[in-house]
Amino acid sequence: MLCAPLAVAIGWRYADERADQGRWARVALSSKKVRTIYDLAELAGVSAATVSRALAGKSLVSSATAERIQRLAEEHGFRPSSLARNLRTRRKGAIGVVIPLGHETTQHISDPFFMTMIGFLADELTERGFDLVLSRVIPKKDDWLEKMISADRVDGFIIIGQSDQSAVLDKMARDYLPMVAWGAHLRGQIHCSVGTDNYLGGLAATAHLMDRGCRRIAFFGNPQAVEIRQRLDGARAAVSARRPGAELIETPTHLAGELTAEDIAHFLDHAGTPPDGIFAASDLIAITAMQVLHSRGLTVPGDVKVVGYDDLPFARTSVPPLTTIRQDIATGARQMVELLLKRIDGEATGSVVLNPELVIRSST
Amino acid sequence: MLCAPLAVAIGWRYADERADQGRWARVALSSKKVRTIYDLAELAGVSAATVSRALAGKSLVSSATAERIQRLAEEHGFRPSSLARNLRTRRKGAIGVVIPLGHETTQHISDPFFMTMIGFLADELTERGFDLVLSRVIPKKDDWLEKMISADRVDGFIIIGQSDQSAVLDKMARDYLPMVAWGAHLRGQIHCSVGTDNYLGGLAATAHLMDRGCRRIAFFGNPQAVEIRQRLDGARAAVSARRPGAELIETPTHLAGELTAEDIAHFLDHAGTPPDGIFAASDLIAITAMQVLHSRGLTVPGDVKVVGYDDLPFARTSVPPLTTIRQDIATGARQMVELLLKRIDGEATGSVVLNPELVIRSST
DNA sequence: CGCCTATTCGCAATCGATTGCACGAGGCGC
DNA sequence: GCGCCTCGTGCAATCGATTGCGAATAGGCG
Repeated sequence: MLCAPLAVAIGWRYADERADQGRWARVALSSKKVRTIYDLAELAGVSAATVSRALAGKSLVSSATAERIQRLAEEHGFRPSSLARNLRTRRKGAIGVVIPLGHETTQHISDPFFMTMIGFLADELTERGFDLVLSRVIPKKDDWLEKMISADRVDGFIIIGQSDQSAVLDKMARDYLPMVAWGAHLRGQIHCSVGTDNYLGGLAATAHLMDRGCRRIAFFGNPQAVEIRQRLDGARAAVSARRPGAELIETPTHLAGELTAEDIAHFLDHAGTPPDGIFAASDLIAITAMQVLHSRGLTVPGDVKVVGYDDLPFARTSVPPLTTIRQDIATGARQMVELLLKRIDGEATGSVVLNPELVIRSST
Repeated sequence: MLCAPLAVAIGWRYADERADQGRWARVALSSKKVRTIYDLAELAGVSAATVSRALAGKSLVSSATAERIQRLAEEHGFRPSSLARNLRTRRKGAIGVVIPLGHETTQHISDPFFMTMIGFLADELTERGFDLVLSRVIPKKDDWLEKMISADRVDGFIIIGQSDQSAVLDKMARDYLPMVAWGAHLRGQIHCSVGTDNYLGGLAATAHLMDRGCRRIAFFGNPQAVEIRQRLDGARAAVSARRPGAELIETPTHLAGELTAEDIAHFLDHAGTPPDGIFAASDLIAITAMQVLHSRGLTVPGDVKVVGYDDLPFARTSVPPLTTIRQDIATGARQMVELLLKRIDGEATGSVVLNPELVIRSST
């Protein structure tokens, strides 16, 4: 009973269950673990409010005490609890990154594109003090986004790969601002997107093949995804506009799904005259196609020229090195983060369309 | 002035800034947005404490009121703030997943293994109510783990790929329990790891090549990483024990780094008699090797037989389909999460070593 | 030397949920 | 019919940081 008021004199935080530690706390104060701004305030001989302001770099505290407090915090390895801060400020300090992360069932699993993108996003977000909370989604029902938003655990969302979910995004974007998606830009879309111009990319790839003398050009990719569709459109435009004599062979849609080696082999074996040029909608498909061509005794670029899409790291090291359309993923990631932060602050931003770039290597 | 006491009678939460809304609050109560358990408590005519208990499924509330409250919460789409809960319970509700996520500079970028693993981890963690907070790390200095731990933003860590950081892990594991790493198990290690038996895997792969008649077996991989080293040890054991006549050709270490197509080509061109069997330390290396072999006019499995490691999805669809050592990533992910949860609860667990499995396809 | 205006700092409320403790109301036996 | 024991609820403190507002101290000026 004697301890309590004594403890209170030292600091009210010892008034309850720690009352019996009051004396000890006083003696061994400097060696006690600094867990809260109150502990640090006691050490510095100021109030918790001052510590909070000093650590937040507010101008209301004199620079002298601010520095002293910051040095103390540094010494004791103290970092204010982000939980408490977030509770008070009503922010989460985290961004949700949503990816159609499948396993066996989908193609994406083996697509290194996502990994690359995530790497850059992690950098950008960490640098700005946000955590990257990753979610995988199998968009079976249309309410996945709604649920994630209402869970309210992050300050905003970055969606990688809209594929066929553009409508869902649009619906939510109507009254949920902090959301940016990677991928195609569609006329009239409401949500904010960042991506390269797939039409231009398709155009450039196909035009390049024709410049190399190709006349029968096959397109490998599943145009059900918007991005791929736009690349196909670009390819069509290139063929019909630039070289009236050339021809574009599109994959039968029933084969356009996963596009495994077997699919490609089947397509080649039943396509009649083989194509002399292949425009693959991704580097992965291009590599697979080259393997199949090899196994059919066709040489690249001798018999068939191949162009990929994405310019992932392994495109440079394949045999032969792959000509491809480069998407600047680093820039894309930075753009997305910047736009998202603006939107978190309530600013309604437009979308960004980046220019793709043709990278010529030995496969064409 | 008249409103205030009235509001208080309705609920103390209107006593301050919302005092002027008191009357409205009373009338339009049911249409007001339910943001907190206090709001819901008001609706249900009980106290916030009861709401909290009901939503947490505690047995202290009668099942009747519990049900009623849960139904109300459902109707209004109310979910208690995880921030406030975590602050109070001193938990974070999130697990940090750490990956050596490089971009251009490292090989890992293009390794789909990580993506697969993350997919499964995301599932397991989400199912158990944890967020997956992803961090990439370039282990230049040895304090990366220490910093992440002291940041104290997650309940525990899953480290994917110890590579050469085993010592760092061990150091921290001494007084930080909630941490599980994927990868090799070393004798005497302190930290908890989950992984397949790389020695057995190397043994099986090499034995299989010898069963297929190979005599000159090349090992492709960088043994500086512990896992790879163990696979190499297994390969050595297989060669010396089973077929005294066989021979193991190890890559010169100066070539063992990135192992790009060029490296492999250079190796093959300067190795004198070419090998008749290749054991690649990853599927990615195996695929690259097969491409190089093709370009050298060597057939698989005719001239050279190739075994990979991991059994990633694309191993099945390569040309030819790749014989490989399967690591059950799904099981590994589940094991890691389960062990981690135990460790979060303070239980010191042992490590887990899973058995690899030889998957025979057409490349051998 | 006294008064006035800036600065600096502390008090206390607040964010939203959890939980030990105490209180009140039925159910039971005797 | 009375006392005791459960069971169900409510009160209020608490997690740790932020911030409006008021107090105190400092310095500037006449």
